[in-house]
Amino acid sequence: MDNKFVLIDGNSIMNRAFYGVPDLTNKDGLHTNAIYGFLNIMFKVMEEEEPSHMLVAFDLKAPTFRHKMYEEYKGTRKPMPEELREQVPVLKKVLEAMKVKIFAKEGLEADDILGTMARKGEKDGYDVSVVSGDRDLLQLATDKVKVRIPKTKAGKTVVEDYNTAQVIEKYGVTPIQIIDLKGLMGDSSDNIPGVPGVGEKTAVKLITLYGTVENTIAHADEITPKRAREAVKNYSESARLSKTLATIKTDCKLGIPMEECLIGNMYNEKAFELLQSLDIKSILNRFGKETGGSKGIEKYFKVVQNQKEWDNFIAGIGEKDVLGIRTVFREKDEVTQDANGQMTLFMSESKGRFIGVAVSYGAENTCFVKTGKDFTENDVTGILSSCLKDHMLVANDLKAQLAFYPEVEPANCFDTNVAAYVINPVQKGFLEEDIADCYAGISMYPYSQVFGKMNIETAYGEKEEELIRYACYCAVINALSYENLKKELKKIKSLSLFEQIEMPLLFTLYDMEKSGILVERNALKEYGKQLGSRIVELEQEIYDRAGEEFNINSPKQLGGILFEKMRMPYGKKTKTGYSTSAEVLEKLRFEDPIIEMILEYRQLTKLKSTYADGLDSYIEEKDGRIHTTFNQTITATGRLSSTEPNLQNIPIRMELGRQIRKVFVPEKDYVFLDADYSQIELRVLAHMSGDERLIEAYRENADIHRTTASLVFHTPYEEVTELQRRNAKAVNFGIVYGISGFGLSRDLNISKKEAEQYIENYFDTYPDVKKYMDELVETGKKKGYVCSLYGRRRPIPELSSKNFMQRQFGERIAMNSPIQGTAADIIKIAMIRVHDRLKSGNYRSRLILQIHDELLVETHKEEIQEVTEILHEEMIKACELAVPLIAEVQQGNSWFEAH
DNA sequence: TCCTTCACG
DNA sequence: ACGTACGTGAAGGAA
Repeated sequence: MDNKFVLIDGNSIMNRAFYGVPDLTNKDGLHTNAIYGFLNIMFKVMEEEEPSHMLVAFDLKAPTFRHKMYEEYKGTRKPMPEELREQVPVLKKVLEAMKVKIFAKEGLEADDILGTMARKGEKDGYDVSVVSGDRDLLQLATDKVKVRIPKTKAGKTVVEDYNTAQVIEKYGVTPIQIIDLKGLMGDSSDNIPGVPGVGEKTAVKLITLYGTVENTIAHADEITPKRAREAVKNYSESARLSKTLATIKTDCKLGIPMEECLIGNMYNEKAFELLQSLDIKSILNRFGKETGGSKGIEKYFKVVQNQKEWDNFIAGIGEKDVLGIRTVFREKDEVTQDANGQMTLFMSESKGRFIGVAVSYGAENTCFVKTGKDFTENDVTGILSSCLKDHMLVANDLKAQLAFYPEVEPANCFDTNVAAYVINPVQKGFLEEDIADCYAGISMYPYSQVFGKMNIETAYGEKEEELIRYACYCAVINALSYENLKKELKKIKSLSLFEQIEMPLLFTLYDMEKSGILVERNALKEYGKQLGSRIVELEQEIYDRAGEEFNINSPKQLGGILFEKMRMPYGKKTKTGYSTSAEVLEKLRFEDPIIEMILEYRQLTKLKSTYADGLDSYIEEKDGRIHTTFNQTITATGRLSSTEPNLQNIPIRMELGRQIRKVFVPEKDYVFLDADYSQIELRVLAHMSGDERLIEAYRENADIHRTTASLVFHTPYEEVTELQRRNAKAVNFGIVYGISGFGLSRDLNISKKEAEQYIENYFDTYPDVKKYMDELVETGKKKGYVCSLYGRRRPIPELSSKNFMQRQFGERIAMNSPIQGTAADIIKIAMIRVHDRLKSGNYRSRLILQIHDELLVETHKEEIQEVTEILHEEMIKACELAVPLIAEVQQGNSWFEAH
């Protein structure tokens, strides 16, 4: 590629980086996350494009980063956050040092610079790439000009590329017509008025029909429907003006010869020093120099295979050092066949699964301890145990490795996976390779890049050396990130949440997973068989009714049958076709008996595939039990999640589904005790908002939905009807979710107006709840995050989005997260205490499941009384709120009976 | 791999 | 004018 020109929208990419990268600072307290994120994106693009020329455009004054909507809302000018502002000149300096051309000019927007240079480059025969987070730039796309929009998807950066074809595919109009589109529909974030009453749908239709704004106006008389016709006629001037406003200039006089954009020697001394002062080590690695944490560390990795080598290795450990580790073990129990054809299983937790462990106490002191005939698994884990008294064990996803280190306890270990999650629960993935850059200042290749989808065992077999190197990197990263993570936890006041709740919980969860839950396999099989035979019957009836055989599970085929062949009125459409969701089908109930059959078919196939067959495949041969995995670092709010299988969504609402709970049973001589919190989230709301009326209602142990109904509908408590109570219940739920009139109206099947009236009444009734919600949104906007009672943070970048919908989403999150998060904190505390009391009291009973507000304990018959007491007490005393916490304990010989 | 649907709190 | 309740995971089909 000789002539490749990359143009970067400096402000936009920096803004994106600022909100996408966790807070970083150098040792002088200067924030560096936007710089770091910008450079990462720039390098990524450079690697992909290998450009010969590059230019970064900035807005010159840029006092705001398009917080225009926000300004209107606040009625004031909101400057860009100081943490971001201070990074702009620094980034410019860095780019200058790297000899990257940067350009800004009084009176010009970055857009116009990019537009002009893109056209110039194109004319001069370059392949041009324009990198921006702003979709306005899409109008520049041609076959030669590619617009690249980096998106943060689940914590990783993905770049969407647009040439002419991709724009047409996504927006239905050519890139040039994007301007016409905006002329009609406007753009609130850029203060472009457009034509009132014309939204995206209408605009696309009109532009597809007439090509341009001008031609649309010329043919205004032909436009249908009438509403749109009148709008275009009345606002034709606004449309013309809006088009002008939306047009990016491509003919500015900039006086930049292409030679000035040539990429020079980026990796020079000056840039190196500058970056060093910013403490961005992983970027420094690109300079190919020793920086204490660069590629050079590989030469320190060694393999240790006997006691003497280990003694040598560990001799240099300092008093304050921590021990970063990464255990390598086989994922699954291995089944082998001996000479007689007898199948044997490696039964235990650990025996036979352990391969080795990488250990590090600093980049220069890292080894892989390998088991062999001179060094057994017990030897290896023994040497680590002996270090535990003096040194913290730092691992990533310790729960998965805990089986090998029985002497580890919350006080002498640190999980970097959990720590990084507590710091920013919105990100996805906290493995060593995900936190290496941010917290250890090291770059490493992700597992998938070296081993693809290989499992550990295959990787060890086929690429032993690479796997050992990978493990060593992980160990180093764990060792090095410990201080940084801890510092950050302290800084954001989440250290006690981490130390007092999350770390101890890890051990509780480990034991719960290890216990598992017993399943009556035969009963499950029988349940599946019965579903199966009914499904076959239904299938036939549906085919008969439809007049042909088709795949009922395919929404596409089903939609074809119902809405085309059978001509039923379709309600909603999805992106890909007709919606066939239960919600839509419900409304068609009376159109044809086939609907009823399909709904039943759906229900049964779901039960059979996900639950009957699905669960069966997770029953372990060795104990007849299912061992789920509780994920501690998945949800944005602090809740747990359960996978492989998910035991937190076992059916209960429908009777047929509920039956499946009969197959979950306690073992012989045990019963189930199941305890659940009563309305924990509403109680948390009462406490956090401090609303007197709500608190009073709970203190009096009133029926809260009835109370709400009475107040909202101005009806005496005793006279509240069933319907009123039901509606009030929906409002109560809605409040917790961050209410919207539309959502409530849909849930209750009432008009939006009525729903809004309910909400207004609710807030009149509980004024402090309203105040609390407003405060949450406000502090969320100001700080960029909200917190639970125990200091669990949730960043909400959506709150500063210029997209209205996104921002509203952010507001709902701001209202919901502290409540859901606090409830999660509370039950986690209860779990730890219940678990610890059962363990220290040497009970045979054990905690086995958590379902958000419910705990299930497999309880020995002789311990029922005591365990009931423990469960109840620890749950209601887990947290002292302004209102009582209530938990109900039930007993049964299956999960069906106990809940 | 993404989307739709549906199970739970 | 827009398209919305909050938080998850699994299965099956479409691409």
